[in-house]
Amino acid sequence: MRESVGNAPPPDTPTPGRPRRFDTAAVLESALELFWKRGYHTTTTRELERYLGVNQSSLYNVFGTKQALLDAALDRYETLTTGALLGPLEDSESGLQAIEKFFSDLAHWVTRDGRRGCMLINMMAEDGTATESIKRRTRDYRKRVKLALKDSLQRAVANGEVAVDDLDQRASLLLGMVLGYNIAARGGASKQELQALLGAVNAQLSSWRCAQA
Amino acid sequence: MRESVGNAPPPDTPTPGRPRRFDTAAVLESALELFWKRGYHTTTTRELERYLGVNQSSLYNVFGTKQALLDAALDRYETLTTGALLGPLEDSESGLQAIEKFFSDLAHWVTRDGRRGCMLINMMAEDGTATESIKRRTRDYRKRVKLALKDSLQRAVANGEVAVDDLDQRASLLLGMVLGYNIAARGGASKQELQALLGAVNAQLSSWRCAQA
DNA sequence: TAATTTATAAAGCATATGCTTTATAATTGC
DNA sequence: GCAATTATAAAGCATATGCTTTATAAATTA
Repeated sequence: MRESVGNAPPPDTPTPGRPRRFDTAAVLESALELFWKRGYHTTTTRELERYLGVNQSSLYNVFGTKQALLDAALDRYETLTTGALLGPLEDSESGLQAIEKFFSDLAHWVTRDGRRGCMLINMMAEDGTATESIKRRTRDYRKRVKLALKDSLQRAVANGEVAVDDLDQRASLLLGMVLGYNIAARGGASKQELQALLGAVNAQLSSWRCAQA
Repeated sequence: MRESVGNAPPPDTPTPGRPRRFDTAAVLESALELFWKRGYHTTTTRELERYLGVNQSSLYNVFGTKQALLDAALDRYETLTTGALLGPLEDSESGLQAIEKFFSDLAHWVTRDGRRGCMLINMMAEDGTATESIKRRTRDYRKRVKLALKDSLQRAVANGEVAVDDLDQRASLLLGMVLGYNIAARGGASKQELQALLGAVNAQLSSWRCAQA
């Protein structure tokens, strides 16, 4: 069942049996939305049924279990976040500017539609009962974000924008701020609070900039 | 009932009726422990019953509801955290040194007994369904931490340890790192990861220090 | 001792949870 | 049209949840 996930448009050779009535990809997108806003444990299968407009049995036929649905949603989330946040940072040619853009993008990403935070970072804190799969994902995510930030700093050095040697420490600082900004947003911090956090990061980045750059 | 919370040792004038068999304060401490480790929603009343060794009905007679028990536990938590973390920071005469100590204390506080994070910061992220009371608490906590950090920086300036003007921004940076460190610990970050975050903060603090100090 | 008051243990209650089953509807190749 | 195959809706299942009730135990004052 799991291998048919994402086959929203029916394949060229029509499959036998009654055709699926819903678009798997669209339903997955809605599930992601719900898990993102409400968290995993607080989202019930009945809620999913209502919000997605798909009967529980169909949902379970296609995705297996609630955990499996979350996993599929997280796969999708990683694609989205790569496209919107991490991809641009990783692919950019610029240094400091790419980091500034990343934090600016992050601010929008994390507060759109009534403040939800980054789903993966939310998962880190949801509770102590995370799956191994979840733990691995979140660990990888922290690692990936830090590396992307460090590489950008490296480029900034190469470009002569900044002149520092302790790149790893500075990347850690930025990673910490990414995590902190997220939990503040998730915790319902006001716009002023969030703006203050963002301002602190930007001031920090500016302070690293060489005078001549 | 609520007003009798915390009256662990029986008062001088013995109350009529069967005496309580458990120490209210000790039980509250255990409840705090459990909520802290496992989060609010994932802790069930049966778990509390087992872990505290107190029957549900007794628990409900003394504390009212699960939410009320959490509230009482959070009151206790605030006392504890004030004593161990915030109090020293707020009461210190020193500047930078107090902040360094605060982060060092925080690292222990947050990782003792198998890594639980700061309970109040955990509450920010538990899920989107926080009570108004919880939201207020967490908002106040962020405010208090930032203010304490800012005041310490102010003292550092007065002491001639650092020479900067944008104190609010630097306090925001440190607050962000407090939040970020916590969620990393809660999310199961390795000792290396946590050490890296802490190292970044300390490097930052050092960089603010005047050469002559 | 009797009457009163409070605490406790165990069972009970209504509802919710993740997941499955049963019956039926819609499509296929023949 | 007919068997085969898959999807769906609704009901069902075992268990868990927060909280309450009932019966009884242990202390008080008189």
